[in-house]
Amino acid sequence: MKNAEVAKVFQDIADLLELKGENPFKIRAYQRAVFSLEHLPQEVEELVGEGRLREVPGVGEAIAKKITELVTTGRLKYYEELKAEFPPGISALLEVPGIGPKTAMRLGKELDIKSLDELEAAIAEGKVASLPRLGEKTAENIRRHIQALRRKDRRIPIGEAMLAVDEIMAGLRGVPGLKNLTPAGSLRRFRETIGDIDLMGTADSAPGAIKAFVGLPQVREVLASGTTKASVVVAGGLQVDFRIMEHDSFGSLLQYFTGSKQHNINLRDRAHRMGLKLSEYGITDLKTGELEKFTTEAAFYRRQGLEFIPPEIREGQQEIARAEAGTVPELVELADIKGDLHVHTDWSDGRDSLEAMAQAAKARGYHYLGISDHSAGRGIAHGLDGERLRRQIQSIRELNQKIKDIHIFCGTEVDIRADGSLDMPEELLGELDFVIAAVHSGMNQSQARMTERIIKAMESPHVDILAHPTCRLLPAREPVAVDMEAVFRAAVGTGTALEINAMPSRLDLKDTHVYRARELGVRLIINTDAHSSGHLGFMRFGIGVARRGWCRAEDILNTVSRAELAAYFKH
DNA sequence: GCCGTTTTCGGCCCGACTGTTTTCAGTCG
Repeated sequence: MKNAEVAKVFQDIADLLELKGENPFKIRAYQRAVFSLEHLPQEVEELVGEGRLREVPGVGEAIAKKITELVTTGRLKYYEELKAEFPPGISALLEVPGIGPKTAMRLGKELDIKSLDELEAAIAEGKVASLPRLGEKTAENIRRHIQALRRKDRRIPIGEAMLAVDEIMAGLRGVPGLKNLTPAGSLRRFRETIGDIDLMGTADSAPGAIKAFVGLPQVREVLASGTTKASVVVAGGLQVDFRIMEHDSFGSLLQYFTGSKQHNINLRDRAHRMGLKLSEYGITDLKTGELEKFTTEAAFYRRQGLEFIPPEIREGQQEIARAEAGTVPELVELADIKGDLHVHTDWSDGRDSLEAMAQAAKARGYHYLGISDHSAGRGIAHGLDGERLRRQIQSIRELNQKIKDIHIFCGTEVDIRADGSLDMPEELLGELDFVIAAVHSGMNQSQARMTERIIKAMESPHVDILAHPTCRLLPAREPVAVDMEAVFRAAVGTGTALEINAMPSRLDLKDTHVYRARELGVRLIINTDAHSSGHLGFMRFGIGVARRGWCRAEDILNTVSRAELAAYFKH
């Protein structure tokens, strides 16, 4: 049973306990366990087998027993019995923003509502508005949220969110007295998808800044607007929360709204034991009641005896313990990257010429660039056969003579066929500086076949890099079925570098894979898969993924010098 | 239900906004 399936069951239990009006701390205990399961860098089945469940944070005696029962028998008696207590479908109501456990239970009990369709009908008949303590406005809000829920997925890829936030920030640039405008939340932590955008700032006059924000031309609907914060929906249905504070509290404000929720809970719990209370306003001494303010996050952490913790690893795992010990790793940065090794040109399906790509890479300060156009099997991408590839190699040699301060490596992105063989003859592969292998077809194979196929390709002496290992596309295509643990172990054996594909619609490997691969000693490389010179800028998304996987510069292959890279390709 | 620099029992993060109230419950992040 997969971690995600196990997590889903315990999330359901937490929801049902909430509907039941159980002790909120018990509910939180289940939610903590769900969070841990979702972020486990290993299969929960393995932990059960090794009897190591109790090492997982938030898993104690009772939950460990339930996980074991679920994983070994495929069922959980406690869960079945709990479900039987409620009308079916009622937990679906909790998905609607604005409906919490209390409201959901009342809708179920008093109006016999079991689905979103029934709820919509009840609103239309005026039944919801007539319930005590609800009313017209509440009913209308619920109706709107149901419609929004139907319209689109709740989360959007980080690439899109980044564009939207850039636009909004540009619109607020002229507001007088507004400073420190920064996106926080999951965007700042570089999660691969974003639910809503959190924007922070400080201002001489908070109400003035709020007024400017809700008046932006992008704003389609104002959900809430108070004296220090506002929530709006912009074009595309994306929700943006805006929070303003006085200048001298920016450190605590940014820290609080960057999250994650679990990181903040852990941090506040720890502070509480030190006799301190944390909030977006600063740190209050519980004895004296005195509030201390912080203009920077670093100072805010320092006051608690902690090293600065980069946003990307604030996920409630080991980061606070590491900050306490002063051993937070120095994470890889964009400036560490010396080149991009997965790049297409107009020789195959890219938009720009060889020289244009080389110039763009040089302008980014790269020391080297790897050209990797498709192999002939990618007919649709105008892949290169032997003759055209040899001509391209010649062109790259000539370009290297001409262009200064950057070196171009000749490579290819060769297809891995369904049987694991490569779509290019051995001797041709041998003429190249490096070889990237990738799956582009036959993606519905069984996990066993796909795993065997990929590992066979990695075992080829010519293959240096495995590109986008799971082939997923955000938000459309699910990853292929493949045993990643086996791929990681094979990669360590063959010395193949696994790609962190930085294209926002891929981000493949993803953060949790990167975390595990790094632990096992896999060599990783961040590439953009650029199909035009502008795409080279996707590198920052790949850096985000690598940082979320706790990677330092030395874990990433394309931070090394040109000479070291050439040596790596030869070995 | 979990967990330990106050603890094996008794705590468990903190504040803002809305709607329907008339002092607050519910929800959200």
